[in-house]
Amino acid sequence: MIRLVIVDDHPIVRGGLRDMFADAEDIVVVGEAGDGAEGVERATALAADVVLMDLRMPGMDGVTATAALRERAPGARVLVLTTFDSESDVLPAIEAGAIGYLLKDALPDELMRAVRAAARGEPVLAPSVTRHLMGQVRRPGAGTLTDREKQVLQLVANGSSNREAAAALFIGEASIKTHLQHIYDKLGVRDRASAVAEGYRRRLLT
Amino acid sequence: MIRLVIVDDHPIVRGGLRDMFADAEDIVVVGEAGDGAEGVERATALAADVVLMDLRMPGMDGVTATAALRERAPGARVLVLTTFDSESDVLPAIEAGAIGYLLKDALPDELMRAVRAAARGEPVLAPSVTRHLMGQVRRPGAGTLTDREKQVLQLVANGSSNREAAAALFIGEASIKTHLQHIYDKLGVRDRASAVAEGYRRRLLT
DNA sequence: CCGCGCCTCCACCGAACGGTGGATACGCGG
DNA sequence: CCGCGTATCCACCGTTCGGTGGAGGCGCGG
Repeated sequence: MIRLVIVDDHPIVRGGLRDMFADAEDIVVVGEAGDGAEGVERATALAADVVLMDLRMPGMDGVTATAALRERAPGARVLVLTTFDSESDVLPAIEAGAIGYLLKDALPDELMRAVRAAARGEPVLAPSVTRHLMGQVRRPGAGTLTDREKQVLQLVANGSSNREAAAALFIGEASIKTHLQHIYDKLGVRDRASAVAEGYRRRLLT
Repeated sequence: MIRLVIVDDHPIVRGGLRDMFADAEDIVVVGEAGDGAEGVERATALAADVVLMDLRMPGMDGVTATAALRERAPGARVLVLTTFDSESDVLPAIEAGAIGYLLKDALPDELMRAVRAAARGEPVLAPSVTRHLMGQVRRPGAGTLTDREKQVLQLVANGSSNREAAAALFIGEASIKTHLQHIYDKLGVRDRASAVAEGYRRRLLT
């Protein structure tokens, strides 16, 4: 019997998942949680075999919770189930130790098979996620901005000139320009406007 | 008895909603659909009182479906239930004739009361949606880019300089600059980078 | 019919940006 | 220990951008 814990901030989604697994003979939903911290507690206390984890949640997010679970309950397999499949969601989740990554438009049947596979320790990826991963190995290092670079890009997106961004970060204007040059290189663009666009497409900006 | 039709492309969400309304004495889920076109058919054929409508769906989207339903089945009240509350989602939905707009993190109890209110013909809005509406009346006309302006903004987001954008649209560089000035005015920004950022936040860009 | 919104175009100017080629300093890991 | 990545800073230069104040044409609706 596979002991499953559901972590998602939407009551509707939790209900739908619970309902779905009610029919399964070999799976029992032993707990639910509405945010990451609660999810880590429940999954640990209830000795979960598989944890269905949403990524975007208030409080502790799914990636942080996944990493925490790898520490606290190494036996629990984390299966990410979320709406988005952008690189900036997929890569951190896998780095954090998720054994699988599915999208919420998955069919009930697929989801069921994925949970069983995860329980056996087999990795499960949605096709589009696989594509993202392949794209990643082709361009190693690219697409990952440093924290500082993300700060600069966010300021630029919010309308700061180089001088204003420099003032905001207590550094020189020249440093802002250098950071921007690195950002352009990594994102494959030539100006701040399309850097901001790429930032949104890769979900680096809010 | 309120006859309810659920339109959402995610099987999981449909299941959760169906499950939720199973307990209600005065509400019966008479049908479901996975996209807008199917939703219009079902709601019309089944004489729905209330239609729970997602906005982002493959094929016909929720806004189009809502407008179609106002034509085909004026008796059916459309209650939008979606994840996003940005102006660019809210305003078209209400213009199209939705009687309510709720977010998917609504509690089951709220959702239940909203369906009953919608059935009575009372409008129902999530609080954050109300805020968007108020912000709209304060700045009438603002926030709506013309088609041409959206084209220009998209080109800028894709890395075009003014000259390149002009070439792409077969107009003069001066016209691009004029369009951009209008865009800055409407979006309340001062440069192309933050115009692109605003474009993504308001979901004008892809 | 006349206004209004939209699209197009023009000139001028200062400020900001992008490109290049450096430099120093720090910490981490092979 | 020394390389590598990160973060900081500098100078120079040409190009682009943003701001301002125009102008004309076109279509739609009051």
